[in-house]
Amino acid sequence: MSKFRELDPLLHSQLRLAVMSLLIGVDSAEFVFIKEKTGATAGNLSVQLDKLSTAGYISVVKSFKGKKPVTSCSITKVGIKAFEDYVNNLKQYIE
Amino acid sequence: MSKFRELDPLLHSQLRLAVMSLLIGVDSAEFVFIKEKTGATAGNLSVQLDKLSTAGYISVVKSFKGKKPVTSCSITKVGIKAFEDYVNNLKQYIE
DNA sequence: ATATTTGGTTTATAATATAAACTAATTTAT
DNA sequence: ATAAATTAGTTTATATTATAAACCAAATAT
Repeated sequence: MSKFRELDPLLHSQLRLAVMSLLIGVDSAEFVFIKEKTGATAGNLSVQLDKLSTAGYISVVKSFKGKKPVTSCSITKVGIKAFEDYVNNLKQYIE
Repeated sequence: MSKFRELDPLLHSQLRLAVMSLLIGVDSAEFVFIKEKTGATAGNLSVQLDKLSTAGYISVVKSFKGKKPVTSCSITKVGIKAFEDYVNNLKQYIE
């Protein structure tokens, strides 16, 4: 077994990984949906979405559904690449 | 996709995961070997080995090879189980 | 004899994760 | 109509974690 490859620290976090895992399977997902699926608190999720967004791994769009604000998230090309790389690197550790 | 399973925080750490990954494939490994394979600093490795040891995931035995001190580490049954559970849970995120 | 290397441990600091506290708007109840 | 509660989040303070720098003791090299 060769040297261990780096695991992108942005993805090597349970919550952020769960978010990316959710987003990679869908077109987009709303804040509330992600919150329920991951079991995260709103505050924590807000912070982690910001980090993913700042890194360019996801895009976050705020709009309204009727009168209610909705935050929609979707994974970007960069995010997909990062996720795939992370998974590949991770496999070195678990196979 | 159902609710995300917990990832054992003790294993969800790049360095500790690398250590466990190394140890699961061998009978035992020495501190210096692990240090080289993982690229960790001695201090960091020492701390992380302690944590794994305290959790009962590995056993650490200090002895001498000639006049030089040697720290030998091996994975325990509990450690193997924890590693396998971790990998299983992780797969939910990356497949 | 003293300087350096080896094999670590301890401790201080930097980074990270997380929840609590807060905001702003909306809906519901009185 | 107005107060109370809910919704949809953000900001900030704190707890936890990771990491490296500083340290120590013994052995080896100069």
